[in-house]
Amino acid sequence: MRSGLSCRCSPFSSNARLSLRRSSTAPHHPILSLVPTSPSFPQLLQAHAQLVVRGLTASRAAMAHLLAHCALCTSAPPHYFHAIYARIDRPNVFAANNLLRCLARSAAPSDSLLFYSRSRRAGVLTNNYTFPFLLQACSRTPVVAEGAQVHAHVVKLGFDGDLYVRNALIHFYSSCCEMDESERVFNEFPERRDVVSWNAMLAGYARTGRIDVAEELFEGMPERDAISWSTMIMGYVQGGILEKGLKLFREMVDKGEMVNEAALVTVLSASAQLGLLENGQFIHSNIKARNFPITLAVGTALVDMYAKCGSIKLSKQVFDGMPQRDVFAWNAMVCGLATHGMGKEALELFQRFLNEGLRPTSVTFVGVLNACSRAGLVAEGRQYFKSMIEDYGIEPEMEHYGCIVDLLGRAGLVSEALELIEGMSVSPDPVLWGTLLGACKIHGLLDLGITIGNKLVELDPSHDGHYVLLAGIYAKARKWEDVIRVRRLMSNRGTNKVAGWSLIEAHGSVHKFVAGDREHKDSSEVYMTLEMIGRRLGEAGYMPDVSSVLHDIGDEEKVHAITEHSERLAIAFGMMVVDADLPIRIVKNLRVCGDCHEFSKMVTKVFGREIVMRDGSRFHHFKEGNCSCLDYW
DNA sequence: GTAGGGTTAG
Repeated sequence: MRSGLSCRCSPFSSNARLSLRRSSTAPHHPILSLVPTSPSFPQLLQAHAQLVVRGLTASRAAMAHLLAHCALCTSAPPHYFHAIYARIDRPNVFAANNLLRCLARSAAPSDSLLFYSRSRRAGVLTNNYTFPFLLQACSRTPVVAEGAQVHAHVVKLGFDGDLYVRNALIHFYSSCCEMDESERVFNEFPERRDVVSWNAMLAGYARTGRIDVAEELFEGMPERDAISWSTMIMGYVQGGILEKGLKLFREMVDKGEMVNEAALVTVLSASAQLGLLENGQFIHSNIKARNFPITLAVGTALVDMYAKCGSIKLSKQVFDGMPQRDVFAWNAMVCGLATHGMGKEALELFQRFLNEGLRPTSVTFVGVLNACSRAGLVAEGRQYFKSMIEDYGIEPEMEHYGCIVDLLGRAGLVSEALELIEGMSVSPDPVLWGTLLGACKIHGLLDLGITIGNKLVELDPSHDGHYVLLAGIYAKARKWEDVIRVRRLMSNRGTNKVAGWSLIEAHGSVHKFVAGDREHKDSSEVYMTLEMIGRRLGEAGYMPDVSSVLHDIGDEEKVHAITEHSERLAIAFGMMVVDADLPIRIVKNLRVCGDCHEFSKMVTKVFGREIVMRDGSRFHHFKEGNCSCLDYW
């Protein structure tokens, strides 16, 4: 891992414009011409009422156009468009296509297939417009066999020369990750393709993780539009190559390409994952400067970004200012509050959510249970877990068990947590055992901890973290020969060691440190600062705890290894460059070790600084010698 | 009337 990864964070350096992609063309009918392009359900009902008032409900054309408007409304319930279709006298292919389109976008897209075969039997004709809708439905429930059948119909009925149909086919196969088939359609008639065909291929390669192929395609495309760019950016971000995604976004802006909602949402998500507050803020300020609307997706991505970048205050501000909120937005806010240890606020928000009549999802409960755990609300946590299953019919997933095990473990109810794990219908994953092991360690249940630790190593012998956990509990039990044995086992098996890093932003650049890092351009100053900090902490009575260092080396060297953990280098660097009245914000990929946690607390006490540290699973707000996690993590 | 891209999770 290179350190001092310098990446200028100015995604909007040029005067490129932002645009929202317009929704599909609104169907035209004189009476319905005032219906907005993406109407809300009430607006749709208003339009319907107009038709009733003017006595037009018997007009096939008017009703079919109303149905066309339904397809552009995301909140119209399926029974409504079925009812409209049922009122149309001798429905023609236009009406049938529009119902197909409505169904394809509904929660049960496969209904459009049922409707298609039924209307064919009833003698309603198909035309070239029929298949893009039908294939869209197939793409949303990607079952290869059904789409392949539709493909056969396309060929049989002679629509395989239509560009829109071909593109829908490419998209369908790409959605099913059947890239060989996509390529076949794509290459069949090279003259019958356009930028949409290329974009569908690009998305397919990105989805199947073939980033290098996608990259090559992107480079070689005869023409690119905003969707090509946002698809490629998404490919990088979803493939975990976040920095490349951010870089391409900047290039997109610099080239003067219209920035679309998908690109914004994707780069906000990348900033969130990397914890790049300055980068995220810059994207936000530009969204504001260019009057880009805070849509549901953009608002949610902002709420999530601010929470993940350590600024729960700004996250709340965006959430409160959102013109409308859906369950995604609420989930992001509830989960954000919970990871910041603000359990009470998260539960209050959940209550508001319920009061608004919204239905929680399984993700909502991850946030709620997590909030209970962080606030030590054992009884409430049990109650919500029960309610999730019984009142909302949500099957508990591994994440929910994780929260409950954490909740019980934190409260010292380790045997109850163990019982819960053993009674699960799905087999517990290593993370769950790791959570329980953590509880054993905190509460001094060393024998049980050792048993679990051994189980973990057995479950996944290639994961170095498990050996570290097991060795850690042996160390706590002062069984030094076992510590050495486990450490040897780890190196003999050649486990995959995940390199730990800490990242800090300063004045538009990102600085990444690994343990013992000497690559940073200010390295010598960083070490001098670290030494100074060590001296001051020593005077204040801080003693490094070397029990978490597992290397088979002398004590003095152990102290050395621990004093060069990546978070300490980042803290030292933060002390050098971050204004004294601002918190030092650090993002780590792994969990913070016990001693670095203590070190961070001491720094805030001795130097009067504030440190916000995001580790592998939560936030630590260090202030005046204390941490928001109350020393349990 | 048509096709392509996106957000939440221990």
